[in-house]
Amino acid sequence: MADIAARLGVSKMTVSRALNSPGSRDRSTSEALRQRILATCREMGYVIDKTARTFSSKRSGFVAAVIPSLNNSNFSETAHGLTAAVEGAGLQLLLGSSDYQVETEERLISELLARRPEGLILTGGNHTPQARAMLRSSGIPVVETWDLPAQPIGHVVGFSNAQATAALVHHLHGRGYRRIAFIGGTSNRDTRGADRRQGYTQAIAELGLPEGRVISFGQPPISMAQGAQAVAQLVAQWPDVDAAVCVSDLSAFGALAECQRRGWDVPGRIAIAGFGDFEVGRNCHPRITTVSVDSEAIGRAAGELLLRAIDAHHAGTPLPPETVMMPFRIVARESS
Amino acid sequence: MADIAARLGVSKMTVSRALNSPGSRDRSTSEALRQRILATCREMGYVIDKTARTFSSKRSGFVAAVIPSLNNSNFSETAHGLTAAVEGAGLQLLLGSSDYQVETEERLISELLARRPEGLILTGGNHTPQARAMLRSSGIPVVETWDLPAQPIGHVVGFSNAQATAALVHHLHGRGYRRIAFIGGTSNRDTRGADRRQGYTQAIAELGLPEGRVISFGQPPISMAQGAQAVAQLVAQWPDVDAAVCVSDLSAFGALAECQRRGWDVPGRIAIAGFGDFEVGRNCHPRITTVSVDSEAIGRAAGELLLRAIDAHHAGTPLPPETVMMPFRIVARESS
DNA sequence: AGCCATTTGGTTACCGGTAACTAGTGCAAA
DNA sequence: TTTGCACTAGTTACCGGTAACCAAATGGCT
Repeated sequence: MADIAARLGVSKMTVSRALNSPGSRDRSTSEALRQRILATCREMGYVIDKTARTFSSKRSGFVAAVIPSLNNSNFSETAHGLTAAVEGAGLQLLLGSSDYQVETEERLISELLARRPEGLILTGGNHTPQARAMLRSSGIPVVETWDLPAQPIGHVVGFSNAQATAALVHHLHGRGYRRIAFIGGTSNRDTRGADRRQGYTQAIAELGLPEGRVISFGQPPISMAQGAQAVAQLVAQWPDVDAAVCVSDLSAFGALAECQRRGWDVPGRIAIAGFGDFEVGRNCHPRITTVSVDSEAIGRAAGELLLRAIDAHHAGTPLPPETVMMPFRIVARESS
Repeated sequence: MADIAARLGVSKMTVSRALNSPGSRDRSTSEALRQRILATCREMGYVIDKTARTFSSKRSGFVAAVIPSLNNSNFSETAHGLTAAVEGAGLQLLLGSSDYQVETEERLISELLARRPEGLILTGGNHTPQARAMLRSSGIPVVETWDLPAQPIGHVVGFSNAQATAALVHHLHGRGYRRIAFIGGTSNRDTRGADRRQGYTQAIAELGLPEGRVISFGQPPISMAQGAQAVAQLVAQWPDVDAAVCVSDLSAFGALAECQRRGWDVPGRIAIAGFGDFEVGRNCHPRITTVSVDSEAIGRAAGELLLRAIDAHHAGTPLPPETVMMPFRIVARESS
């Protein structure tokens, strides 16, 4: 920058102003000079060093996000929505994936905080005490997504996974299914999956249907292949089962394909439902009944809320914690 | 950091040394003092400011990567492999997605370079001249992946999409299929998709099979739904078609589901093959014949190559451009 | 004890920008 | 003519670390 300034016989400060206008709180240079400066920058191949800017201005231009997995269309769509929301404000998204493990999340949060992001987006409400402590002491705005945490850290953009699954079970009941099972993973590592199982259990109890029909198979998040294997367990334990609610569309699709391999009619022999409205469930045959959530909208809403919180934070008037409820809807399709 | 130093009655420099060892080029402090310093940091909730470290040490601790889409398991697996490879060296992955557009990629590259990454990973060999210029003048090591660019910028970790698709066509020919069509997108926006089409065309010509059977439908990358719609066009134009090679497993799966909806036997009425070995193709019924590439291994290999290049770069002995060929293999399954 | 090598901790300057303040200039109103 | 305001550009200090150099202490050896 000093080179550019010297070349034009102006000060570094003037170049800095030209590069930052419009949009800086400081004044700008005259338009004519600004154009000359920009031209010289292009000519000399100069790209501003955001590290130095961050360092000096105390604003990193970063927003950090932690999602459980990159390779999951729900979360990658959320990341996409987040990117769209924050890039309008000139912020960049720094993304990390936790592999569904709170310990990995903690490590990730600590690394992300070292970059001094202006705000942080998390998935779910399950975090280590140490992670909570770091977030608190960092003082930056936090948004939790995809869930309604019992003890939110700050803001929330989500919905109740339990409620949504319960609604799905009620829907199946309305369609006449009575011996409804649940297929999910073996542990509570995926807390949203655990919430869904709990929503299932509760709905079954409310409806007075036969209880205990829960297949736990594989480390969450369970894959298509695990959904397929779970079918074998399911019919071995409860041969009279007439519907299976799966923890996600992926496992639901695996289960569906396994039924087809066995020559069973879906939904004739058994109905199948999933969660998340993945592309595969919309396009397979038969199409899968599911709970639809607008993943990208969650990202956009979380991004917009975070931007407001960051603005308020910088203005010295912290935004009181907000909870944005995202709608979900039961999408009845051919598999049930 | 000054606070920590003052609290213990030592200098900032000593704290800096304690935090950086082991692994810094500078010496460390005595182990006892180091433990006291680390304890005090934890106690006071201090997290080092990597921005300042970057600024001072001229090493950002970042590696940047541009992938076409987050929501594609091939690329997200590559990103996962990349993360695994670079985090061992204490580097963080800064990820951007270009939505399959070179203009977006150019913008992204410029933003990423402003963070002064130590190296950069790109997908494919198709970039704007301006992007190439920025990369050249940045001077950092670059690795292109998922392709064998005609004019590589630096290092390459990839394979020939054309060759792989040609091999798939030969495989189908060997299985007795003779009227083989190709289903892909309408433009060359997805250059790997275009290469695959070209590989198909070439193989068809080599084998003396009926030419011109190419369905172009939808903006690349084409989805499951577009693969399904393409089937209608396909049979309308060439009712005698006996096999369809699709640009990816996603469109192949869409096509498969559409055939099932029409009550056609796959592969009896028509065989279907895809590309990429996606989870859906491994688990649907019938399973889809495809070209398998180890996406995560591409990421790991690219990450490791980049690390070597970065080391060499810092040592002042730039690594001569390397090309790592990744293997692909034809996976014959039930759909053909 | 005296010497040197080695280890340990401190000092100073600086990385590349920007905030905050200062200074000069031109023009309109008094 | 003078005053005052609006605008533009410059000056200085500093953000939070680390590199490079320096000084003191330690300890093993003759």
